[in-house]
Amino acid sequence: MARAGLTAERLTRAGAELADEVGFDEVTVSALARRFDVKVASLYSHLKGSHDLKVRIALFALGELADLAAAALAGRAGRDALTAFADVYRDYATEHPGRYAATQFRLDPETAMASAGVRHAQMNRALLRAYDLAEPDQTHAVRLLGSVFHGYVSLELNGGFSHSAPGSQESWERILDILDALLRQWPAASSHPGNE
Amino acid sequence: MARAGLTAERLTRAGAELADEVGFDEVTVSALARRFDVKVASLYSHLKGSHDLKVRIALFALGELADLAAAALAGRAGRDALTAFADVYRDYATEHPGRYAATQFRLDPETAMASAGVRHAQMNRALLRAYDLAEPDQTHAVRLLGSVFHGYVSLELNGGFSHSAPGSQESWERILDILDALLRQWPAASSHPGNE
DNA sequence: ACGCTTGCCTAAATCTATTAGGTAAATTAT
DNA sequence: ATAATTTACCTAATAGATTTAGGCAAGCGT
Repeated sequence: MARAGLTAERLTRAGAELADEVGFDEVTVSALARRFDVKVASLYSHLKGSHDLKVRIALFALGELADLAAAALAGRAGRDALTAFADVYRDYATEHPGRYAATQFRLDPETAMASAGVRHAQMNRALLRAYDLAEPDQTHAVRLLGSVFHGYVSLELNGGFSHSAPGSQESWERILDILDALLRQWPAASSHPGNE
Repeated sequence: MARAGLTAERLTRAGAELADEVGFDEVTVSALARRFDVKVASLYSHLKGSHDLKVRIALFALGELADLAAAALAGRAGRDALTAFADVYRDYATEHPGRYAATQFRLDPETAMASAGVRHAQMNRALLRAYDLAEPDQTHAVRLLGSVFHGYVSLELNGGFSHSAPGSQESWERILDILDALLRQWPAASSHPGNE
């Protein structure tokens, strides 16, 4: 009986593809076994179980996305870097919805720290270097950018902007435009958060 | 044999509580039946099944959140309305993580149109009335606000901002500050999206 | 060719989802 | 009040997913 040549890596990769096809929540050890024409129990030699599989897919997607972002960032700065970076996220989510969903899978703190999540954070900082923001505003800006990118992509993926004009692409470009302007002219902190 | 007094409404409400305790993904018809000390099959008189249950929880949470937002918006305008509205989302997500996750459950278009999702959209528009933005910028602004609110809350919920200074509350306040300023001084569209 | 590791197997237990059909409780009609 | 009807909850059964235990043979090193 010929062997299928399973490894944790191949299973993870196939799991990511499966996620893009049927959705991350629908990724199942059984479906993966079916895809390799192998009995379910065989996967347990390579994976600890269903949760382990999802964690692996999440880490894989996080790493892949970080690689793409790093490549997009190389040799760019300022507004150019901002849009390239943002587009990586949006394009990735569009082309690989299941993997993008996987990047949001909740990891326990140690796993998260060992993941490519830290690379993402570093790139966010690098992005902002051109805009010359001091702490703590730099951190605020990192969080704002992360929120906009993730929030927009996530809402778009759930169909939020699909049934109304103007088109989503137009809003996306305009929003990046505005973020760039905002970062260039970052407002000073108002000591009176109330009205003035 | 005494009856448990099940109704779709009570099941939905209990499902929402269950979601807050164990996570929306872990909400299961079986767990719900256990909670009512009733056999699983009994729930099928009130619910069409697992998917139906999740849709109901999603609609319930969407409605509840819209009610809270409407109450927060009443009698406020401008920056005051902005922060009140934003805080409703963030507080809801913090206090009811399972329900908040439910609000992101993908609904088919007809269901979505019949849901409180449209109320959310209307309130977003109402929020912006004080800032006097013309179309299509008003739509862009609605989408930006939605992205920031959802993105921030979502990242915060997944532990994104928990292990670094400054605290999340500080960033949140600062970001709302900045959004208010941005809406007051909404930049004109640049006809040359490139560099200048 | 030899044994050893291990990849994939069968078998079995447990859980969730769902359907079909039954019984008793609640409701309505007489 | 009692009969008729509706319906809330039940038992039973099927099917798929998860996971563990233990077996056999393929492919490795010697």
